[in-house]
Amino acid sequence: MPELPEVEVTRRGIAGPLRGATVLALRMGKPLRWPLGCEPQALVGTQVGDITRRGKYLWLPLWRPADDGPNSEGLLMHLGMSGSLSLSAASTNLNGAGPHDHFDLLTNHGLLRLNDPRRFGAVVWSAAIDVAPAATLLQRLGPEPFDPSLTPLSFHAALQRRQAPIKTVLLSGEAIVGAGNIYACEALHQAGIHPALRADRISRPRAERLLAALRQTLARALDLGGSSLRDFSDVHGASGAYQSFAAVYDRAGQPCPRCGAAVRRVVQAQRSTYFCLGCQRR
DNA sequence: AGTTAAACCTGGTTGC
DNA sequence: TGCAACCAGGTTTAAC
Repeated sequence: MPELPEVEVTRRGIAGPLRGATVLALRMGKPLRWPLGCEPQALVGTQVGDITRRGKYLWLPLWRPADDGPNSEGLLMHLGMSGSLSLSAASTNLNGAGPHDHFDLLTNHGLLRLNDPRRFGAVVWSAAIDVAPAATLLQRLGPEPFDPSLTPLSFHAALQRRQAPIKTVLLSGEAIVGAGNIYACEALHQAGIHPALRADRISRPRAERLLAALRQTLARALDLGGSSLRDFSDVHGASGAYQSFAAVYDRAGQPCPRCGAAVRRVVQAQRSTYFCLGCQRR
């Protein structure tokens, strides 16, 4: 469900309220993608630090009162395809969990709850962010879209290393993280690039145009609070608004807002790709 | 080595 | 109306 903008919207919603909160209890529901990796009870009494994001992962540091090192243990979280986090006023117990609430973190600042019908999401304990299992998962990620060290030159160089279709390469997160199926389609449309074009056949100027389109698309989605196609909502239950601005995503058969041609749907690497033949060139 | 399928799940929508 | 088939915002793992 969530791509980078939705995850960042989520992070911004919980980071402030949970900073400095003390963990009072944990509850796990049905199994998620991986086991938690520790005894839930062992985290009671820890204190939540600054929640950060890397790609579509969230890192929730948990400090122990006696521990004042530069690094702490914590929970690496992923919302998968259908996950969302909500934060509600602190209750005294963990009652009221629904059938798809699979992780509850009760703190003295509120209850953080992961609802994830499909359970592709994950909550994994790690002794630190730079050791396994957190580091193992994070190390595969490409550069952050808004990292200044990601330049048109380095982006183009990364694309040159791949001969798969550009849409597939964007989803792989190797050249840049954060764009999922919606924003990859939208950015390619904005950049005027055909999704089936081999990544290594993209010229320098077009790579630069694509990087700019990705950044614009992601930034705009962030401003609008993300996309709410079916069930995404921020931590307060509010929906994002981006989806109503999508030019091609989920709009098969409808006219392209730029040229009027009918938007097409094809399948690439088992995922739907939406694009406009009129304005996206090979 | 690099690209593509299979797998993990549930639920909503579409079509016969 | 009932039921099967297909679709969905992701990414690891296994297989060509």
